[in-house]
Amino acid sequence: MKHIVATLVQDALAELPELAEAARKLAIESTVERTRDASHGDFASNIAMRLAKAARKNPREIAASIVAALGDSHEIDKVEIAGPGFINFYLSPTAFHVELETALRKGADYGRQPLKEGPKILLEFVSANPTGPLHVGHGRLAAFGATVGNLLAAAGYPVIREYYVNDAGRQMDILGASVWLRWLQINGVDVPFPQGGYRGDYIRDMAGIIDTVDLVVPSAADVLDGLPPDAPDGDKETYIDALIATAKKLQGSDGFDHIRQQSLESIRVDIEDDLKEFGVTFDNWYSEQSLAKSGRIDEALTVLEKRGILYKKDGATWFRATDYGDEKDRVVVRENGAKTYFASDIAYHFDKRERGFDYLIDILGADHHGYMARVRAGLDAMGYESDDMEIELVQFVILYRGGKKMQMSTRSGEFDTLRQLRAEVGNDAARFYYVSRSNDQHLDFDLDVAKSQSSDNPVYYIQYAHARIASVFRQLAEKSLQWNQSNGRAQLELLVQAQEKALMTSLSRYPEVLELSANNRAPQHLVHYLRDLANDFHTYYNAHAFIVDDADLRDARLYLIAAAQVIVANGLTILGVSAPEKM
RNA sequence: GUCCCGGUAGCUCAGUCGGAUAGAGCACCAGAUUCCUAAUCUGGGGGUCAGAGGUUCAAAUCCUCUUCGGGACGCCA
Repeated sequence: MKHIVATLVQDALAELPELAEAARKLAIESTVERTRDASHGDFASNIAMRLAKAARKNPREIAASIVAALGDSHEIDKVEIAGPGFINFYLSPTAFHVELETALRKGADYGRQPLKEGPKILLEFVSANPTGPLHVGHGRLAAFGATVGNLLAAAGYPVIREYYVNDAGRQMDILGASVWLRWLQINGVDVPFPQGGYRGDYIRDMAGIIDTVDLVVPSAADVLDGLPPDAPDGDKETYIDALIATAKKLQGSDGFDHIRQQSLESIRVDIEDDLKEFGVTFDNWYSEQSLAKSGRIDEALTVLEKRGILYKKDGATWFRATDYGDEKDRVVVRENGAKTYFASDIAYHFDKRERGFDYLIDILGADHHGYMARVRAGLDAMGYESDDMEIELVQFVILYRGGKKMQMSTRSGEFDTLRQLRAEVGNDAARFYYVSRSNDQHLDFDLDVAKSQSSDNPVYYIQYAHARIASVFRQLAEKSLQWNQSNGRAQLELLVQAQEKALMTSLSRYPEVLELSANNRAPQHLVHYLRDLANDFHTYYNAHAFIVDDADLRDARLYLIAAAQVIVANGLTILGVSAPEKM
């Protein structure tokens, strides 16, 4: 709807050469905005003030000449100059009626842009290590990433959602060793569990069900033979590395791999199921192991080597990250020959571009902010513009119950996993609250509010607007009445009540909100918009009956709320929240 | 120490390329409610936008400094 006004201003400017010159660098669309106050009309442009300096004229004078040059439009009722030089536009009812009609005609597609050719976007999110179930912090990454994905898709971008599985490296060996030890314990081998191991119950559960038929259970003495002391007497890292070596020796490298691979795959599948239940799905699950196997890591290192970006020091191979703005150089190959996570990471991002994606978005936990500089450095060094990569950091989540902050450490075990959270508040509320704040803000997640089924709870308030409209149509049927949609369209002029105007105005904002949310990766705009919209609808509902005797008025009112229902449903769908017919 | 994020009403938060009188929900106060769902409604009070300086016709918004809070700074992943 904004473009109606922008186009008008643009055309007027074309008639005014002396202003057009000054306005050349100005995006007209950016001067037009919704008014905060209905007494200022529907849209206002601040273009006169923006041009004042370049045109060397006072703003009100400029505004006057623009207004004089405005063409006639049946979509504009009135134009006024106000304040220091704002041009206020009052749109005609017709303009709003057309918008309602479009919403009903397009239905689920309303607000969506047609698919663009590009840029092709790779959206990577969650990517939690497969060492255990997702916790509540990952839930926010999942909800935020999925919603940003939906927003980008709605904005017409070809977008692929990807989960990078860190299934290589030492963490996986520790996982394998943890499961192995639990398996030993189940088989009656009396060995202590390492301090540095994964202690969750899921490890024991896996140990009980994984396939180990070919493996011979060693004796406790063999396992403990030659192990250094564990913490607190010794170092837990040294201890667990020795334990991994022992496991490989006793079970054979293949035997240990067998346990490790089953364990991580079992966890990965569990994560995938968890996310699927949460309505979060991926196009690709990209394995770090496959990155090594395909030779991408070596390939990337070779490219860097050739470009002279690597050097040796203290037996390790270093990447000159400082040349690319990082604070210090980083190791890519350790003294012991093992490639670091950073090496995989360079290769992974290189691979994303090699697969043909033009624009990369990584959604990471805030604790990863230290990686931003070096991942960019890696891309730059590989010959790709790091400008084509965007990193969105998501801040932490703090759960509250009964007004008190909850402890969420794994050790306390009080409340930890995404599954527990979903079970307690439901998927809809979880998806909603996770994206209700900007990603760069800490999120206080109040379990009591999220669970409450009242209008205090924005999720229910919005969903209820949708259900309430469905209910009105059910009652219409019960009264053996029918909605004549085309008559409703023809009678929209009858909608003159303040609440009707307000609702129409809110509805017409939807495409603009969607665009804003997508461009800024900011689902919270959509969240707040939907709450406002639901409020406008409920206010209307409380002020006026829809199922009235006057058939023309009734059809028109039903037309309006049917459009509202479409938009509430579309918005909720983008957030991954259900739009129920009944509550 | 360096870097990242933040500080807006009693509480939780909007306010996104600077724009007109800084908004919402909760809480609080006063009313209403035989009515399509009480899974309420109407109205009201409440602000040094952390502080100071700067840029601008215009600053919660941009810049600098100060202060407070959270986080990150490994040959871990």
